[in-house]
Amino acid sequence: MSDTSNVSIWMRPEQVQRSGPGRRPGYSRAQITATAIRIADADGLDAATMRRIGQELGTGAMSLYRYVPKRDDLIDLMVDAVAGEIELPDRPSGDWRADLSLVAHQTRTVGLRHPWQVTLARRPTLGPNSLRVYDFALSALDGFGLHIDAMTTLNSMVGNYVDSAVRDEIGWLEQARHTGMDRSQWMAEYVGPYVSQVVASGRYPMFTRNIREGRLSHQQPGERFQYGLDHVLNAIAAALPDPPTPRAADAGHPTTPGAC
Amino acid sequence: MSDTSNVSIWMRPEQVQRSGPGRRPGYSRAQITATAIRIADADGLDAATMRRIGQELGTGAMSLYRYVPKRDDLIDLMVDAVAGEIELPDRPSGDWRADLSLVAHQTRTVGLRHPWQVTLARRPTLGPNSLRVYDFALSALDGFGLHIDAMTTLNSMVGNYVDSAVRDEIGWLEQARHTGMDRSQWMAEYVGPYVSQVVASGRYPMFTRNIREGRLSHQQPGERFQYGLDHVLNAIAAALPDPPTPRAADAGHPTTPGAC
DNA sequence: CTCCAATCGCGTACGGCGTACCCGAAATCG
DNA sequence: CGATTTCGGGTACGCCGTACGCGATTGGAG
Repeated sequence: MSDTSNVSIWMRPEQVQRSGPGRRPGYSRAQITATAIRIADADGLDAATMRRIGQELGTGAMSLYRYVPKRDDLIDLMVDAVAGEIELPDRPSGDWRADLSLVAHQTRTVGLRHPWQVTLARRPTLGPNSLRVYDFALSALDGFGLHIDAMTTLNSMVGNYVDSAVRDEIGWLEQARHTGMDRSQWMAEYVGPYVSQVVASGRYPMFTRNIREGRLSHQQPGERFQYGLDHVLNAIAAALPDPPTPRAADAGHPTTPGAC
Repeated sequence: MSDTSNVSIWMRPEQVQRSGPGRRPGYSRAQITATAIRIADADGLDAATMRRIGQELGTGAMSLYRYVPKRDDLIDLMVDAVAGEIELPDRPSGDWRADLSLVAHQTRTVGLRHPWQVTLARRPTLGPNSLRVYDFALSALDGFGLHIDAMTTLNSMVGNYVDSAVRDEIGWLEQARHTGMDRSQWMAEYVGPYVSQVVASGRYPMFTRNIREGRLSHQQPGERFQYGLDHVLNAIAAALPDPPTPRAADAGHPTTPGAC
């Protein structure tokens, strides 16, 4: 009866190792999750319907509900499974900049491998893999005497940047897959006339400068990502107290960063 | 024939002021958009179905398709309409910190008024209202001699923060509406047992510190927002050259962002 | 071995969605 | 007054998530 409660999937672990009467389960959460991820990678999250997942497993849609309460819960499982692909050492190296950079690049790599992931309006995932990544990143900022709240805030700046950058990058990739245009083609042919009109209106001078002078959009995705990441890491550097800088992060001098 | 093309809604403006034969339109994009927003505010974006919107307008679902090509396009219109509620002066004041802070707080206010908005995996909106906000924010960072790419990057740090913070805040509000628990209750009763288990496992020391020592989650939402915003603005301050130089020719774009 | 109770596999069915198609109604112009 | 163009919207199709319930399978108790 408490079976239909609105409790997070992490509080209802799969009961493996049953004993007692009853037929043995023929599938598993891990198997279902993996199949769903494979489908979503290939054809998008919307294609990973219960019917389709069941079909690829050689069963029906409803069988899956023996393992997963709702489709949304399955998606939570998918997100955490993907977080499990992020490869990190057991503990941070001591070089916070290298460590956060590693997390950022790993997250980007994995994100690009599973494009559906960024389409989610995600509640914070409390699954084991997500927690591992979170803990690694936060540990990298430990030892500077910052309050835990400040560390969390700084760390989330990196996370927000990566999310946003990867979402952007995937947007272009999907645009390209749909229309066969790459970024510059798209700019020129697809929104080109509209953008020209906006520029010509003279009402949006900064937008116009971005179109005319911006070089960022003409660079390779990897360079673009690195450019923004450097800004964020520099910003964090400015907020850290000077003393135990493990590495010469080129310095803007900290003006009034949190003394928090 | 080009009517079914995959062109952005902004390139297919409503043809108001028709002349010639044929029945006169009985509705308008603005009317449909406003109705959809009202429904989404009250019952969530999923409730704003074509049938429901039609119903509230006293018509059928299919009539809407005379005004809007697809539901997704309608959502684009909704997003830009909401951006129109952001109240800004015509031009920045000259105090970049105050200006960006204003944009951030306005965006938060409007975001909280339309909670469905943050659930969107949004492609950049090119509608007139969104462009206006974008231009205002970017203008606030003008005049420091920064390259437009650097200004864009810094500005998006604020945008990313606001998005993330508002999404978080709304997450809690909806949780509260669904379960009747506020944030601390939810922590205690809903995920409490699970969190305790995670903490007790000893595998996630930073997560544990956050639970034990973190004060941020016990503060009011407004203070929490301000705390994070201050960090972001401090970070930007660190990236700006010290004296606000008057609007002058750009010295060109340094490759090392920290030197900006 | 027999039988019972628990568990799994999954077919059927329901209500809801976006929207393609199509035709009657209305409005203007020659 | 037709002819022509546009709007209104009913009907229908193919999807979706998932509630329900029943037969098949299984381990343990007698």
